[in-house]
Amino acid sequence: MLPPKQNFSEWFHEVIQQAEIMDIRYPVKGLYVWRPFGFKIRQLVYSKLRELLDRDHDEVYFPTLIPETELGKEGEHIKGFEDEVFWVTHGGLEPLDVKLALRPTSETAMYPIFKLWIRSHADLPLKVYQIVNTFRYETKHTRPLIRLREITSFKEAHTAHRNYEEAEQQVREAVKLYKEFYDFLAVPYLVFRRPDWDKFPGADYTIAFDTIMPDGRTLQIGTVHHLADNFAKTFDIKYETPKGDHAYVHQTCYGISERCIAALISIHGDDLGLILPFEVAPIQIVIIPILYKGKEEKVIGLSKNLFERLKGFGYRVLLDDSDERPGAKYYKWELKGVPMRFEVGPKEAESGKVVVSFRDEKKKFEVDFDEITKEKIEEWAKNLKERLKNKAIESAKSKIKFFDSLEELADWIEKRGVGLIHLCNSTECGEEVEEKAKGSVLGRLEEIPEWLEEFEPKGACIVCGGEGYLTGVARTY
RNA sequence: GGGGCCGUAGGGUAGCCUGGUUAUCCUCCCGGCUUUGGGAGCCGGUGACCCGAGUUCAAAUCUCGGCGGCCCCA
Repeated sequence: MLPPKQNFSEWFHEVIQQAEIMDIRYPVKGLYVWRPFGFKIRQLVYSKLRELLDRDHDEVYFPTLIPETELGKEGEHIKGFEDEVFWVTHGGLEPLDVKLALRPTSETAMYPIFKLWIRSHADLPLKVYQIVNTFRYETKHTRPLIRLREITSFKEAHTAHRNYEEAEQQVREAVKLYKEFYDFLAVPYLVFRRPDWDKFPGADYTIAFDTIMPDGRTLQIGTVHHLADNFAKTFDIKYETPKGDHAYVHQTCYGISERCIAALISIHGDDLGLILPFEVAPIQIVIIPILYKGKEEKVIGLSKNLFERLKGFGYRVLLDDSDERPGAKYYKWELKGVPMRFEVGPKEAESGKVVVSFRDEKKKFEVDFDEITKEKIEEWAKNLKERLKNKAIESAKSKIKFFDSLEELADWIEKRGVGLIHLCNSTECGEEVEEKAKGSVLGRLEEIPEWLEEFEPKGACIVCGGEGYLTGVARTY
């Protein structure tokens, strides 16, 4: 039994363990173990991410350890990370001359090598990505998949371009890519331009994807940074132009971590456990035979036929002929989010029908064995995802509201979710909002999603009355 | 950054204050019987005092340190 999803924090903590996604008992704070079932979800989700990036990026691998001398080169960058870097200080018993950092992110590992790779304009654009672990010495409350000391699944892409505009074009491409990814997972998001005080250390600006968790707090599930030529100047990454002179490259980087899986679980799950979209479910279909004494043979026979048929279509299917009673099996596979369940009992064995049930709906219905075709299943899977998407959007909508009073805003973000306000660009006004509303300024809303009602993109700043832009405020993870 | 609480089988717990028998109960797990259309029942079984030091005739229990976890405030 899970706690109700209304107690979201408890629910999340329990569902991750009971659905066998992670083992949280590893004896180091902020590090957790991926269990086989959870790791399969991870593989399926990340193979989609790979598929999207492989369209025009190359996958690479850079080392985990970064010398202190490189990590410290970019002033803003190191200031942003220095209090949360893990250091390797010894080789065996010998202290190292130059300490080695466990990468908190890989800019300073990659860019000295980019300098060697990039010689001419013909080498540009350079677009690479890697999926690696990164380390941050988090001092706040750690949480599986959400706040980690070892991020195990950081997909980071890094690109280099000829000028600011071409890099900016890449930022737009990356945003498009991430939209496609989260649409695939049926996870709704808002896209913000982070305020200057909250951008990536060393970036020109940062675009971030936030989703709204069931308790109303937002979770940052993706970021896209325009680095301009800041790092290029630090690491001396120049190229020869067609005219023969030399210019610094302009760069971008963008990342997604296993927080995407935290979002997937949290947005779709219910009181009974996970609900997974068909494409990323480790088990897509479970067959439950209902065995009565003396009638087992026919039931097992039909179940096996069905199993082979579905296997033949290429699906991940499980025939659960274990010794438990049917009810116990229903609960077990519902907990694990299996999107489709087929039941075969003595009645079906006689009639040649199969009972079908979808994870997100309570009802059951019968279909003829012969009606279960690949096309039918694809259609069911598509409809299931559509329902998940609509439900998630309805929930997101109910958690977003516009305010022109700071008191009402504070009340809303404490109890419900994201408040939208008009806010100017000044740091003072932003700080006042954060203090009075007891939340974080997420930044200017880049665009209003098509599922959300229209809001005025511009208006008087809620604090100073100056020119303000539509801005999100929320409590964050 | 400041403060508080906690650590007993795989999970959840009683016992600790007031040191002393074979460490309680539920669940999970294993074996058997029986049962199977929404978490069945009966019988039997395996499995634990976080680590280290100290006090003591004797430590799950008291003291100190370490490691780990939870909560509140900034």
